[in-house]
Amino acid sequence: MVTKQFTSVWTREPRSPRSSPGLSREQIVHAALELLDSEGTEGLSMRKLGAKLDAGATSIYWYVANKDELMELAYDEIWADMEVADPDQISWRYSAATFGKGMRQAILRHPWAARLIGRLPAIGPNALHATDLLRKAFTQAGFRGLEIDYAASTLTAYVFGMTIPEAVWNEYINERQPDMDGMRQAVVAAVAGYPEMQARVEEMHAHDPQEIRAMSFDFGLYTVLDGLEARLVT
Amino acid sequence: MVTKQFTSVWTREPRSPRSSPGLSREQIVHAALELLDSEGTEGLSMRKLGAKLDAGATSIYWYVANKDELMELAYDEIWADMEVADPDQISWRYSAATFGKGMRQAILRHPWAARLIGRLPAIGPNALHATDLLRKAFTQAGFRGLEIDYAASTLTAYVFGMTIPEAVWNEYINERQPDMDGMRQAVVAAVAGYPEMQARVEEMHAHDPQEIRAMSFDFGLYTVLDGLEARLVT
DNA sequence: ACCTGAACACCGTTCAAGT
DNA sequence: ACCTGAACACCGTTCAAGT
Repeated sequence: MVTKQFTSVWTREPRSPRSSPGLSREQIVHAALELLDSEGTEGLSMRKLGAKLDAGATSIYWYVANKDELMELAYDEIWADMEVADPDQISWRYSAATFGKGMRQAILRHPWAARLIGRLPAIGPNALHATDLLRKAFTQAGFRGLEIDYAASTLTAYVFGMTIPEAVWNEYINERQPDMDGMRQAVVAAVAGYPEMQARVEEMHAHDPQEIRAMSFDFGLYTVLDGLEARLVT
Repeated sequence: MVTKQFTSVWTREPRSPRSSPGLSREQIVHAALELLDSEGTEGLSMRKLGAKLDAGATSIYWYVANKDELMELAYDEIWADMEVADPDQISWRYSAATFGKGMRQAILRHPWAARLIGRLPAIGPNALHATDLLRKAFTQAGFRGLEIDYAASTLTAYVFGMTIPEAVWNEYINERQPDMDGMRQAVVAAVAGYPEMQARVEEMHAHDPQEIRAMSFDFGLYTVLDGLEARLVT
């Protein structure tokens, strides 16, 4: 049973405050984000990133221990790109709702991030700042102690679970441009044994998929908020 | 704009009903599952799978178009490994709760599956059978039309969002055996700027992590169910 | 019809060597 | 202190060739 010394990008000091020459961590992360946003998960490799920076692929390893660390750094940036409402100004319900919607939009804007959600604790500075606000909202609502965490987990779990598939789906559509009619037919065919489901699938195909997803998200969001409210009165 | 013919493992006929010689799809999927369960996501490569089957790595491509398809087949098996309660016998609330807990356990039993959740529509036979039962429960509850889907999505999104990180975490612990104390210290240090959070993290470290997660899951599960119930009366 | 091995075009990462 | 290219140990997949 070999236990390995645990290290994290967030605990180790980055490589000197930058004097002048060559690369920097920010520069690298920034370039990585551009590749990810424009070309998706598969668009980022150490070699491509090196090329984009006019540097050898292995130069990056001076600033970052490995690709996973680089991804952690990139991932945290997502949460800087999320509008949050200060719970001091407004009702906890409104600020929690804004939080959920903002989280969804941030993920949809950076679909590659969907594949990273759920790895090691999201303890980057931007992620911490965001979750701190959510916790404030639930404290204001009346939750205490560990229930603050439970409530926050419930909301974020819902948003993640709802948005991850949506983001992955969008990325798939963009990358592969699949034949949509064929896909719909495939789904209808697969569901053939379940007439109830088949009717529902056809009903969904009659609407704009974007709209359906937005409605579905809001339905669940208010469901979760109602449920949380119920926990408060008892 | 090149739209590619869409195909899926589930729509294409598998390679003949098997006469006698060599490999078969079931055999391959079964071996893949064994590798995944015992060695995790990284334990499965086409070469390793070939070796396990005493065959060339590329023989597999006769039965399956590519690795993604193989993963889809393996992934669907997860939902065969999930206890479901027939909603005809019991209250919708109880059967939905059992469904959620069963889903969580199935994922925790096969943590590698966590990384596959949210890809192309889960339209494998086992997944369909399970979701059909959930839809029955919500129909019995009184939901109608698209709201049946919304309700089902809300519950499954919550379970996925809560369980994916838990499963990935478990896999990480098992594979890398990290130094737990060091990790805790790292988290406490990262959270230094947020005294409220720091207090909560320490409170969590004082309990059994498994227990905390189970309690957290149940809290959210009943929250979602309460929320759904609220949607019914209005 | 089924299986094979060689080959292709990639990966992430290590490391000795350079400035 | 920073950067490099060569090299290692892997990938998934294609394909002409075998039986």
